[in-house]
Amino acid sequence: MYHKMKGTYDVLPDDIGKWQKLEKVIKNVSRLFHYQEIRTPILEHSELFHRSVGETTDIVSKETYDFVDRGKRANTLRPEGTAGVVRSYVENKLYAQAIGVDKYYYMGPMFRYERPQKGRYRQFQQFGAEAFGSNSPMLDADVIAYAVAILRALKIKDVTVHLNSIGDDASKANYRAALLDYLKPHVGDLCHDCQTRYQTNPLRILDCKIDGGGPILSNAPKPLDYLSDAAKAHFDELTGYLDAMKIDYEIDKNLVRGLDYYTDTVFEVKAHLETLGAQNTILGGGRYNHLVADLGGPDVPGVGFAFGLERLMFALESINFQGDPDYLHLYLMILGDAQKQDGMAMLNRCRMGGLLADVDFLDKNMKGKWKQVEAAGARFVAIYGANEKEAGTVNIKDQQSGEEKTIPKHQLYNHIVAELMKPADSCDSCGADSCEDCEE
RNA sequence: GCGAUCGUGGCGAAGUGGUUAACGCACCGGAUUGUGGCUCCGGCAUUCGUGGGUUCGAUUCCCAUCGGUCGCCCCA
Repeated sequence: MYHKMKGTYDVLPDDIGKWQKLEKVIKNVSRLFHYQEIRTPILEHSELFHRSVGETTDIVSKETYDFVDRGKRANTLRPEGTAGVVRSYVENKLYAQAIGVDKYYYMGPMFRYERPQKGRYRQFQQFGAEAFGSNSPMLDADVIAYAVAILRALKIKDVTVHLNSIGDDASKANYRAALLDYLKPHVGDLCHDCQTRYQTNPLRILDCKIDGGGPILSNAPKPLDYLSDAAKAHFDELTGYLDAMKIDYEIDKNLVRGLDYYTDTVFEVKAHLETLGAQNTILGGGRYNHLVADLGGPDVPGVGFAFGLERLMFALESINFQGDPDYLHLYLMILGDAQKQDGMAMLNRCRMGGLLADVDFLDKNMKGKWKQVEAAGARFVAIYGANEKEAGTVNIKDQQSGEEKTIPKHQLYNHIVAELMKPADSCDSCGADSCEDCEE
């Protein structure tokens, strides 16, 4: 027996409806915000992630799926989406035809070699958006509003936007110097990881879970206090837009992000839901004004965010998110071998006309056949046996009303379409006469 | 990379160092061979993740291994 690889999972038919619905909602909101889908390869040269995400980040230093191919090239299964999108943007010179801002979204599998736990897998689905071509805080606000709109469309209500700015180049340099200066006498008191971070990535010491609440960090200088005039103006303008759009946010002076490419705005959205457990950050993002240039493109600024769909799905579970139900318009019950050819012909005609239809393939007894009908969840059952063939008719049973009638065989399709078109006091979503679950 | 915990049929779940491994759901057959959903009867694990050890005897004890789950780190 073969088993799925650690940290991977199968989406089975029982669950696929939820995934399809989730993807549909996300795509619909994306259209509202005028972001267009872009699909880039799952495989990229390893070098791309080292350059963009950062050599010293955990993602690149110990979590990538790397392999050498038959041509001796070093390849990596993408651990995140931004790098590939920026690579594509640069490689295809999309900036050259840009008249306004270019806004893209992507959705697909990402890979990180980690120990799986709640809401975290080795192969996971990520959705993300990237907007290129403007340093205006309006665009930061657009991206944040977009992220929040998706959550709202999914009816996830209890969320908080955490917001911070780590500043532009000048601010970052000033701040880094101030932070190093401040921490210098305290390095020995920091946790093991932070002592390493002091050398490699001092900003990340700010959101250390061990030292985070301690006195050393509470008194440490904060990026927000070292912003240049330009960076400060950028941040203030952004919060002004968020206020105007009535998007709730909280300024979190210790918020920094794990990827190296961010500049200025950084943000995360946290959900307060039991089901998420320790994984309560559902999305994160920020501005990256030098990434395009770093990857060989022109000096074009960008801003974006991403979220993991599995984690989002966990959040949705607690609010009873449902996919569109699976159903059939017609289930054809054929009785007797001699009727099978006619039956297949009828079935095909109904399908070509647009009906969702299926047939009984198993030669079971009547009990077994009706069990299949039940399992298929069809609105109408058409019974076609020797008696019907003789008379040129077919028996139609409406599973909703229990009504059964005999109609000429050739009217099967028209009859069902006519019945389906009849207005009914029923729930659009699930077909029931009255349905509290589906009411908005 | 580290820690905790679990692993019995399609699913849920009891159980014990001793020889038929409860029960529920689902499924299959029959009562009821052209109308199901109820009821009744019957069936459904040569076997307790895998490998090894202790023992007269292991699903039960020990070791290893693989896998699941949750947490740390990090992240989505």
